[in-house]
Amino acid sequence: MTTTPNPQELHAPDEDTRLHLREDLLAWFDEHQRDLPWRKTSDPYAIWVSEIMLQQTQVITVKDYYTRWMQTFPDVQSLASADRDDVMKMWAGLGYYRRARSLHEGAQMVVDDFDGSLPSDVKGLKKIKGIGKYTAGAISSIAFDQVEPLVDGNVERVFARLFAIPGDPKQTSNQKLFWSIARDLVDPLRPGDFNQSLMELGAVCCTPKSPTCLLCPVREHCKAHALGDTASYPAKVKRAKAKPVQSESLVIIANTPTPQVLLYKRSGDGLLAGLMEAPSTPHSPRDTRYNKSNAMTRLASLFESEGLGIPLDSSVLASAKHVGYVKHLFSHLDMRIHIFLVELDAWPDGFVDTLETSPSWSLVSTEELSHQALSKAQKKVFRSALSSRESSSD
DNA sequence: AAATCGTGGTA
DNA sequence: TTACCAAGATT
Repeated sequence: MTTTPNPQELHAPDEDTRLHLREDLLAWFDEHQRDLPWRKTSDPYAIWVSEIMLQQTQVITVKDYYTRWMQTFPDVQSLASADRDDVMKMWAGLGYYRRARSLHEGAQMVVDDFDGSLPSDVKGLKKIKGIGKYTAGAISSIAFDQVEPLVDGNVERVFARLFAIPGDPKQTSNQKLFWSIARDLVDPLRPGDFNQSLMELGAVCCTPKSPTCLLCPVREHCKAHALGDTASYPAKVKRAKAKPVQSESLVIIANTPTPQVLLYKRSGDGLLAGLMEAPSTPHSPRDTRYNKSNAMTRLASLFESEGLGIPLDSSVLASAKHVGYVKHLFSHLDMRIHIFLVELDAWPDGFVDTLETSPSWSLVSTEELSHQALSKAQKKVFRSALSSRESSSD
């Protein structure tokens, strides 16, 4: 009776290799690490904020958002007591907005249930909204010097190459393997720096395409490099194509002394929840030929009975002009947003009063539009609508 | 446990 | 233009 070799044992680096990898990676990190704002602090809250922002997002994109966030919400208390609208405003444009809602809720949990400071252990950290396995390991090791492993997309790629690990990196067996290797490898004296060195290597050297192996501090340990086949690791996995969908956005501008537009705040916890928009229809499968009269029906239903909860005279909607569309690609949706524009001389009687009773609606001047919590898609919509108005009004 | 959830850069 | 994918979590 033979025992099947445990895949974790197959790839487990021996003690000698582990020591070399640690030493080489840390020396390289000490020499070459990038100068990043969140590396100038040991404040667990600041590390937390940076880790959430960095989820599925590149360093270059995060930098400015992080700096502005820390100026606005310098500590857990200020974030916990902030209005959600202000939180979303600071996050607007970063994407994956549930991260912002979770971070806000997480800050309230820390204040209410954790005495105002983050726990240092992985088990405690994972209880906090928005902190999963990776982020718990990151905060615990980087902010609290706990000897905890971590695996992100970079680490998966680095390990897949170092140990020539075949197959889909996301499949359960490989995930177990990555975490097992990470646990074996993490440096007991400098866990946070070691973990960051793995991710840094993946970000600047062991990149997805054309890695710079000549500059790699651990290439002598790398099986993929020895095989001359870094391109085969990690295995490429096809992802689903974004579905072609369409929706309509209604931009209503009233030329009250200063031009104002009508904004709606999206509710729920789905796509773009908590962000502002020009009132828009839910997305639907994209028509091969765009049917404007169906679109008008969908737009009209936004303002009916339970709809969005404000009255809008049907003659107002009837004056809407279709001024084109914008394209916007989400992870899973290939969206085409048709833009309808209504220009009014003034808001209808009683309209402003009605809006003030509803937290979902607001009027803002076209100049204030840029500091609203708008998604990139909606910024395109407004820019397009406003430009089509300016070019046709003189 | 597969689907959902944004955006920007690169080839 | 299209395809890929980056410091993932949640349900």
